[in-house]
Amino acid sequence: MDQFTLRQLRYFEALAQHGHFGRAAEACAISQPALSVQIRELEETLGAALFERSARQVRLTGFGEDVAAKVRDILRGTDELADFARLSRDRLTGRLRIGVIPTIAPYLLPTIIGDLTRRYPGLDMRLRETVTPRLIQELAEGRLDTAIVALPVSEPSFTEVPLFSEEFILVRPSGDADKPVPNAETLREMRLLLLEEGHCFRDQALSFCNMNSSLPRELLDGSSLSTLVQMVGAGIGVTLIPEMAVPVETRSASVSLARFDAPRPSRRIGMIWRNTTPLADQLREVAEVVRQSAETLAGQTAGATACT
Amino acid sequence: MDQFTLRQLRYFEALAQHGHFGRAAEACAISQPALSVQIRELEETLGAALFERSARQVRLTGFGEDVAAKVRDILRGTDELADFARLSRDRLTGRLRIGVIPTIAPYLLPTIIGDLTRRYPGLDMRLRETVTPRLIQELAEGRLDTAIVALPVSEPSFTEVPLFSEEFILVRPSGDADKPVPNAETLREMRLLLLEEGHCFRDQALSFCNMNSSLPRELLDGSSLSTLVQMVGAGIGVTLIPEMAVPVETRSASVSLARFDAPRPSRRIGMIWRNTTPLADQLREVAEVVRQSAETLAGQTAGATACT
DNA sequence: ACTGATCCATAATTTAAAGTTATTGCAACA
DNA sequence: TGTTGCAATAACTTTAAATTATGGATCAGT
Repeated sequence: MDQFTLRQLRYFEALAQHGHFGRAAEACAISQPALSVQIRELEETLGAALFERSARQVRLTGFGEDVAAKVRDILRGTDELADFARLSRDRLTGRLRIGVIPTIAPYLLPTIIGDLTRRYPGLDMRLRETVTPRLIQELAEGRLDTAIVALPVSEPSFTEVPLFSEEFILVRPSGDADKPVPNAETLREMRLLLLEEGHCFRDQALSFCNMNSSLPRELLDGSSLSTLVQMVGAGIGVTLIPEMAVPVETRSASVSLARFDAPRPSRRIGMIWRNTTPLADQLREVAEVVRQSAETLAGQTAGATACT
Repeated sequence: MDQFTLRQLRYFEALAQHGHFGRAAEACAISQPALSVQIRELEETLGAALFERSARQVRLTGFGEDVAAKVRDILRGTDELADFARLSRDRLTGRLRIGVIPTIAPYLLPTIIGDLTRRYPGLDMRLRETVTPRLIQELAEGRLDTAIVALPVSEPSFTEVPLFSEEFILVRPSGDADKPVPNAETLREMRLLLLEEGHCFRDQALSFCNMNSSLPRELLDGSSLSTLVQMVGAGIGVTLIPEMAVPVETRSASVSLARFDAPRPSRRIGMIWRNTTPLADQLREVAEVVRQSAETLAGQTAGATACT
C-alpha cells in the first residue's frame, strides 16, 4: 500500500459529502463493502483516521477535513484535465507550427491564415518562413508540425500531399512585350535573374533551362522575387516568377509578363509532415483548406495573369 | 476505460521527462510493456495522442505538452497530500477542540495551554468554556473533541478518564475565621451562596449538604466563583469553592478560608471523549499532560490553601 | 429488556486491472 | 542487407477491486 489512488480519493470525497457509507457507495455506483475497504485502505495509506464512525453518523475527523480540502483540489485538477481532453478531442487545437517556403508565403499566407482561423477557432497558429532544407530539418526535429513546400521532397520519413501546381511566368522589361516568348534553350542565352542559392525556386527555374545550379554562371542573385522584378523593370535582365506571385509582385513594376509555350514550366506545391505525427488526420483537413484557399486565389489571379 | 488513474499520470510524467519508454519504465520500476500499455490507455482515455513515437525518439505532441502541465499540477497536489499525511502521522495535529467547565477553566487553562502548546507545536487548540450539559451535547454532536468536566458523566457513549480530585474549600467572611468549621448539617443552616443552575459545582455543593438542587431555597445565585467570593467578602453569606480556585479568587478579597473536617467534600475531575473518536490514543496523552499540569498547579497552590 | 432495523466491518469469492516474460515488427544505420 | 535499438503485441501471472453473504454493534419502539 504505497500510494493512494484517484479512485480512493473520489470515494473519500463521496463519503465526506454523504456522511453515510451506503449512500456514498450508491453515489459511486459500487457496493458498500467496496467503499468501506477503499476508505480503510486510504486511511492506512495516510496513516490516520479520516472519519469517525459512530452508530448513527459518519463524520470527518479534523485530519479528514484537512485532507478533504487537498483532495478537492486534486479532483478538480483531474476534472479540468478530463474536460480539456474532451474539448480537444477530434478537433485541431492548441499549437500548430507551419513552415512555408519564401516563394509561397507572401502570396498564400494572407489567405490561408484567415481561412484556417475561421475553420479552427482558438488554434494557436505559428508560421515560419524559410527555405526548404531548413524546413525539412526543423520538421524532422519536431520543431514544426507541417510545411508547405515544392514537391517532391523525397524524404522517406515524410508524407507528402499535393496541394496545387503553378506555372512559371516570364517577366521581361516592358519593352520586350512584343518579342517572341523564349523557350528553354533561348532562355538560357538571356540574362536570367534568380534567387540566391538555397531557394528551391532557383533550382526549378534552372532545371527548366537544363542548367546546373552549381555551375558558375554570370547571373545576379536576388534575395526576393520582389527584388528580381524590380531589377527586370530596371532593364537588367529577365526572370521567372511563380504564377501566384504575379498579382503582388507586378502591381507597381513596369514589366511585361508572358506564359511560356508548352512544355510550360511549373512546379507542384504540397504539404509535408512526419509519417509519425499523430496530427496526420487533422493535417489532411488543413491541406484541404489550404488547397481550396489556393484555388480561390488562383481564380482571382487568372485575370491579372492574362499576359501572353 | 472511464477515467485515467494516478498511476497513468505518473508514468506519463516519467515518459515525458525521459523521452524513452525503456528508461522511463526503469525509472518507474516496471517493465517497458507495462509502461507502453498504460500510456496507450491514457491516450485512449483522453482521446488523443500524447506522444509522437518516431524511430529514434519519443516526444510530446502539442496536446501532450498541455496535458503535461496539468498533470504536473495534479501530481504536485498528491505529493503535498502525502507529505501532509506523513507529517501528521503519529502526532496530534491540526485542530483540537477542548471543552472545559467554568469552575475549572480559569484556573487550569493558563497552565495547560502552555504545556500542550509546548508538547504539540503547531496544534490548533480551540477552547470552549461552558456548563457540563452543553459540553456533553457538543461532544456528542462532534463539535468538540474532548471535555474536562467533573466525573462521573455516565454517558455510555463516552469514555471517561480521571485527572485529579480537588476538595471544596469553605469561604467565610474574614470575621468568621475563628469560628468552628461547619459540617454538612450546620452548613445547611447557613446562608450558602452558590452558582446559578446548570453549573455542576452547584449540585456538588448542595449534594454535600444533602440538599436537593431543585428545591426552592433562599439562596443567592452568582454567575461566577469570583462573584461569590466578593459577596462573601461583603458579608452576605458563605460559599464553597474548589481548591484550585483558591489562589486566584481569594487573592484580593478579605475572606477566611477553611478546609472541612472529614468527610471532606471533593469532586473528581476528568476528561471525556466519544468512544468512537479516532483521537483516543492522542487524547490519553493529552490527559496525561493535563494531569501533570494540574499536579504541578496543586503543588504551587498548597501553601496558599493552608487555611484551616 | 427484548426485538427489529440500521449500518458498517469482515470474509469468501469472482472479476477486472496491471504486471511479467517472450516475441514480433519497424526504422535507422553501418 | 543484415544488424541493432526500441516500442508494440501476445500469452500468461499476479495483484487489486469488485461482488454477495454474513456478523456485530447501536439505537428505537414495543
